[in-house]
Amino acid sequence: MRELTKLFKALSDPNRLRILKMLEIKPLCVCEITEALQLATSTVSKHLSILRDAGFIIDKKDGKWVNYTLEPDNKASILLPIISDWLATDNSIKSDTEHLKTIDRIDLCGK
Amino acid sequence: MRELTKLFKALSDPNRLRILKMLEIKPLCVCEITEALQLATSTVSKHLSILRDAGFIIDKKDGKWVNYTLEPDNKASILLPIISDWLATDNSIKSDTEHLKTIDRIDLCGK
DNA sequence: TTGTCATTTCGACAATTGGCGAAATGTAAA
DNA sequence: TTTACATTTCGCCAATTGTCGAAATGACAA
Repeated sequence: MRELTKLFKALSDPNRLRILKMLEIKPLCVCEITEALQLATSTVSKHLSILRDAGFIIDKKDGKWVNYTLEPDNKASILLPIISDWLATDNSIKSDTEHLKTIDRIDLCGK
Repeated sequence: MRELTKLFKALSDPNRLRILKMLEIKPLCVCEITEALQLATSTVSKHLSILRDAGFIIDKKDGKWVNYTLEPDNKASILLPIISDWLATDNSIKSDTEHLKTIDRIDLCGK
């Protein structure tokens, strides 16, 4: 029960849904997500840890960076296609998708 | 987006999940749910209004009573079978199911 | 080793949430 | 109408949440 409510709590914040939708496009590091959402880095980091604890995403260190990707094998992930459909027409999601195209990781995080 | 987060917020409380699972068995009035959950009536009423606003349940007046039932036609209701499966083995849900059998509406709410 | 930079953790704060009891509302019976 | 009872709304409180900036951590580069 606790596990299940944790899962839904993770999905009940708009910024976390935005993160999941962006990760559907491609893996992202924290600084890319921070730029896209226009929030403090620490806030984004916390959102990511909530999504990770709920089993939606996994992190993988790559030198200085931490890349986040969708976790395909988690039980919770059954919900993602449904959510994805529901959000497909959402304006802030569309805007994020466009914004992501203009974010250059090398530009943003240095090299 | 707001709509979707409201939906997940509604699902992110254990007592509200318990209510949904009980309504899967049969329609219930507020006093039956109150007895099953052992919460204040006002608290139960609030939970019910959250579930109603999110589109999971509908209320129908019947004299002094208000019966709540699952809303079968709502978009959100796609999630219910999935949640139902996940909770099938949960102990507090099993206990609610047993408890419900012993709750006599006439006894409880008068006639 | 020392410095730099991405990320996480910590501490604080305002806003939201789940809980209660009391008061208000609505309906049926007396 | 008056009374009784199921339910909702209101006001309050403690706990949780989303946010930030500052400090701590970890890893590469010089």
